Amino acid sequence: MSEDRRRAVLRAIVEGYVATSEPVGSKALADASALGVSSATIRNDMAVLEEEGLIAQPHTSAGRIPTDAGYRSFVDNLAATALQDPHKRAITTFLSDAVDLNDVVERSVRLLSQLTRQVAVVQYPSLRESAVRRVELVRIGADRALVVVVSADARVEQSTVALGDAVGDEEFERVARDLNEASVGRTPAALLASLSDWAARPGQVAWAAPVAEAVVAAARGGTVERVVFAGAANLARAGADFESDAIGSVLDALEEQVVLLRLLHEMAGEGQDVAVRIGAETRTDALARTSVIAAGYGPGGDAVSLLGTLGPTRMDYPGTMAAVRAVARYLSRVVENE
Amino acid sequence: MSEDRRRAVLRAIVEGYVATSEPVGSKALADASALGVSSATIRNDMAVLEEEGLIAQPHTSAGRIPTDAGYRSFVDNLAATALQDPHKRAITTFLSDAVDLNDVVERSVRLLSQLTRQVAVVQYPSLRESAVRRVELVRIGADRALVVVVSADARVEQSTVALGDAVGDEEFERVARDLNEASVGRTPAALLASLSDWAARPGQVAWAAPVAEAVVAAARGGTVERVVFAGAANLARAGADFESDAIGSVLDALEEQVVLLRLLHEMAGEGQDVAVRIGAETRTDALARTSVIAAGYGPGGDAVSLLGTLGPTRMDYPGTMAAVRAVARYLSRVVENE
DNA sequence: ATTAGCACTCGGACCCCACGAGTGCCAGAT
DNA sequence: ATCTGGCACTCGTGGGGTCCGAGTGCTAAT
Repeated sequence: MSEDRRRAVLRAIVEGYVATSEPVGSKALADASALGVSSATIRNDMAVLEEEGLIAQPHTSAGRIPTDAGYRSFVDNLAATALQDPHKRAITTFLSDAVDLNDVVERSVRLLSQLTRQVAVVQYPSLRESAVRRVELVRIGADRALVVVVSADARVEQSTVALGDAVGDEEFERVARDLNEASVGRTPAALLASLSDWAARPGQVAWAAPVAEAVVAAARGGTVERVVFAGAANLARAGADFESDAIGSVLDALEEQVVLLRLLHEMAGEGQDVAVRIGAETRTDALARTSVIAAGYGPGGDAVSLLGTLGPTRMDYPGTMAAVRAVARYLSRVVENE
Repeated sequence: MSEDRRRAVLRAIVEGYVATSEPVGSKALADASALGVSSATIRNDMAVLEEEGLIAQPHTSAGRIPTDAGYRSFVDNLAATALQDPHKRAITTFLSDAVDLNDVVERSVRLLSQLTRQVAVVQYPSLRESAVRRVELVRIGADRALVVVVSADARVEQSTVALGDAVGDEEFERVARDLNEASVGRTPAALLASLSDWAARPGQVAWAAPVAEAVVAAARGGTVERVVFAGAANLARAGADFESDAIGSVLDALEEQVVLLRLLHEMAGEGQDVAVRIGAETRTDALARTSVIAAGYGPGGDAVSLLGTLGPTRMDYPGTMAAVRAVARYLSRVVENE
């Protein structure tokens, strides 16, 4: 069946191009790979693949390179690759002596960028599903207070809130104790109900409402969904895959965060274990020449938070996917135990 | 006095090169600038400047470009430039509606990178000088606790600590209350003394010592001195000033943080209002082609924390210095009022 | 269905040369 | 003592032309 061989040719082209970053020609393929057919046959297959839009030639007298669709097909027909052993060991040794959640995230993102030699992104584990362990109200001025929410998974979220008017010390202390009682042990969803009740109690102080709001917001995961990066330098090293102002656009998009977060969320909704967006599939101009590989992680395997990598479309998909998958699994375990 | 004119020539060379990124020749200088002398005279001056090591030619038949020493001389002979008016307004409007310290820092770093079109760095205001407002001890497991320190300037620092052994609930609560009392209102310096006393009290629980340590560390500014970046893309856009793997090294150095922090601290010690390190003066290989401009900021003008920018040596020094100075002043004011 | 052979294409490397910006220096002017 | 005009020289850049070879598509033979 020649269909099979054509897939094999595509695979060989992708692998060759990824390895050398040069277009691969029919002769080179016939010599190097174990396809066992002549270059002429490969040329015919290539013609078909080009017809199907999976490969293209940069110019008439050059070899072929995969198109976005070609990478897509390659990725879809991929048997899950196991992570290399040394990498496996790296994950455990590197992450096992992390001391707190910050540290875990920090180490993870660095590790992931080193394993994949690409830009790595890790979103902080979301509080969404974890109960509130404690709420602290600390005054930082006559009419302002700091709300600190500590969650069961040892995260701390803070925000400041205006009380609207000067508030006496005893009153402040009393309400703070009260608030804590009304909040502890509840998930964000339950909080919403219980705190709006609390703020509406007869005799409740006027500034209870904004405070309650701030607590709920903080419990939901803070005002911002934080993400952390590492390995931006790998972009610059990607060499000929970008001209330098394209690197600039990508770095801008990374700093934006919001674009990337939206993308990651979309990808998480797709339900696979590891999601891949290739080139234009990112639906983002600045990322048109990059691919994003993402996976969710969270306690019990619920994909409540996200991590992933970003790099030029010409990347080692199997290896990167394996690394992302492995780090996501490991992080899930860690978050569970914390 | 020809010495004066020579300075003017150097200044014109620096300004011309910064503006065009091309070596400037004697004829262009004679035509464009208001020096009022012929190109031959300028050539003579150039010869002297080259002798002094302030300028160089990339190749025999090209104009001159400033050396690191040339930039240094230029900067040292600089009258302080006022910030452009639109920029001034940008600072106030952009920063005035920040809601909390995080937000202030976040906005500042972005603003600074936009004003200067370079990479901006802002170190989080250090707790060093501000008293502790509250210490919370929250258990997050049978034998682990989370230490949260809230400072008078509304910062929250956290770290986890191992208790060494399972601890009963009442005991835990009692010690937590105790700890809070022993800490509140003290500066980190005073804390060190008072908490080691506290931990050494007769009858004190065994796990008091590690907890006390964690509190002191957190009060000192957390386990890490955090810095935050913006504008990495500006590096990539700097065009011909870097080849792309040099960008990579710089990005690496930025992620390292520790290198940059050391450098900033050194610079802060120099006592000027705005400190400048040019090229090799950074004493850091990765930054050999970049300059760093830094200023301290803090309540009451005490330079307890740092901010600055980093960019190619070929940069607009007066403008960048003005922007750094202005943002540092503004931040000082904000921190003071918080 | 595969292969060998062949004519054809075309980008990249190489060479060569002319151009011109820029220099250093010297002799004369101020 | 300082500046200027002039001049010969350097050398990097850019344009134009040529050649080479990798790679292709097609066709005829297996």
